Amino acid sequence: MTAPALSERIRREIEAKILSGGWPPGTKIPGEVALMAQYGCARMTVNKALSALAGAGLVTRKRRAGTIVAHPRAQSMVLEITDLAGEIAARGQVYEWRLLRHAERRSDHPEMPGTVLETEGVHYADHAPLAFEQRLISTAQVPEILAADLAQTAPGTWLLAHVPWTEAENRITAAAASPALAHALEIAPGDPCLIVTRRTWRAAAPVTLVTQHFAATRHELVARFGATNR
Amino acid sequence: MTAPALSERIRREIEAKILSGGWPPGTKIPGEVALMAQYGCARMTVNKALSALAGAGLVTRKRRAGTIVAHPRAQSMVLEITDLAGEIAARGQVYEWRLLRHAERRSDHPEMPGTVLETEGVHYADHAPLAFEQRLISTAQVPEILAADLAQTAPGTWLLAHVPWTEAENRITAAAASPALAHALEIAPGDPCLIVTRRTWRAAAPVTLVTQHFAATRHELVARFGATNR
DNA sequence: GACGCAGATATGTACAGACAATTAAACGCG
DNA sequence: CGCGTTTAATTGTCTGTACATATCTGCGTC
Repeated sequence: MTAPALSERIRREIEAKILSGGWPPGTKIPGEVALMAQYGCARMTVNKALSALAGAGLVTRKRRAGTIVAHPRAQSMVLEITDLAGEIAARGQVYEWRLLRHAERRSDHPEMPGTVLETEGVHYADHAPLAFEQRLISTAQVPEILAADLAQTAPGTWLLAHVPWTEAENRITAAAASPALAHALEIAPGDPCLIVTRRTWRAAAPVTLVTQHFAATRHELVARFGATNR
Repeated sequence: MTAPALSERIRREIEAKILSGGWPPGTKIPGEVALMAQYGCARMTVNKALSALAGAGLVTRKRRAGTIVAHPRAQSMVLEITDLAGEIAARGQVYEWRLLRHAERRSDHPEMPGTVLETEGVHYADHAPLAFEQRLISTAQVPEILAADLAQTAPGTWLLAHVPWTEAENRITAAAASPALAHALEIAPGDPCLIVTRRTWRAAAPVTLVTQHFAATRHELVARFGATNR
């Protein structure tokens, strides 16, 4: 148990005041010099604490105007979409991936120009089908994917391990299972499915576009948001 | 156009190197003293830039070992769940809220002990039903809610404006519409619905528990993730 | 009263130095 | 060669100081 840094302590104490409602939105909180005197430290130390709070969106800072507690606008929550293989393993279930189809072809999709590798497969948790996945991968951006054994490793897992960093956009919706999808997921046609579509870029160039269909009875997405998200 | 701060410029340049793949995961990036010499500035300035990157999760820093580019593990995306009223208004649609039922009672829900205000209603976008909402609000945490006119203002909107800050957990799943739900949303029974359940706390005390049912054909959730999330 | 300018005030950013904490790597010893 | 110890590299944090920058406040002028 090492003592937490002073700036961290200050940050926490102010955060607690805000979260508990002691300083409601709109409150002007003490200036840096005042806090500096209160804690008996240098201004940089206080500044670090306040900057962190501003970064987390709990306060707004303006020169001369001071630091005021921000009004919450939206519940912005952090949704961690881990790779399915990792997520299932983390829950202590047996993960399997079955590749149904893969082919390199020219893309007709406006969001994924050029040649792409197209894959289709099913993710299994404890031997029960969890998600049916359709994916396009830009071979221009990730030529190495052609050498990967995608029957062994799911393309999402491979990409996570080999493509350095990404930007992504996710769309979540629901639909009734088509006969083909119902067959793949071993559910009845018309059963509700959760559909997650994710487009991923790397430095503004599209890398992959994936649509995952989950049997709603077997899966749900969970996200947690804490104001202390740093 | 004021010149960006030097520490910000350094942060950006390193970030660009990482995002472009120039410094793949696992790369050890130059130490603080080296960067300090390169940019001709103080160590504090470099430290600020690197700390920001560490906070964003792009790099991992360890004493003696140095700063290394992190391996992406999960796609952690920021999902902004704005209040429905705001979201619909932002899309340029007409928003309406119709309160169907509200009653104060003792809660039997294990997650929301004590007396609660229970509300049910429907959110409309351009006069078409968008979401059916069931909600429990702790009257111990938010006694003022009893005086609010919830036929006029949706409870979510009221809470966003009056409760300072929150932690929340969201669950997203899908289900087929029950006859009652189908009637409220003006869809056919059995049609797929997107279900969002959100529990909200304020300083560890539960504030509200809400379940929103969306007609999947009329709504989808969109979330965007940039590696530069600060 | 309306307008504009000057000054006060608060934050933004940076510098230079210092010491602490951690831990990888080199070293020494059996 | 294996293992414990020392060394040194690297980041973590803080202290003061300094100047820049934005903007609120109040005063003076017309």
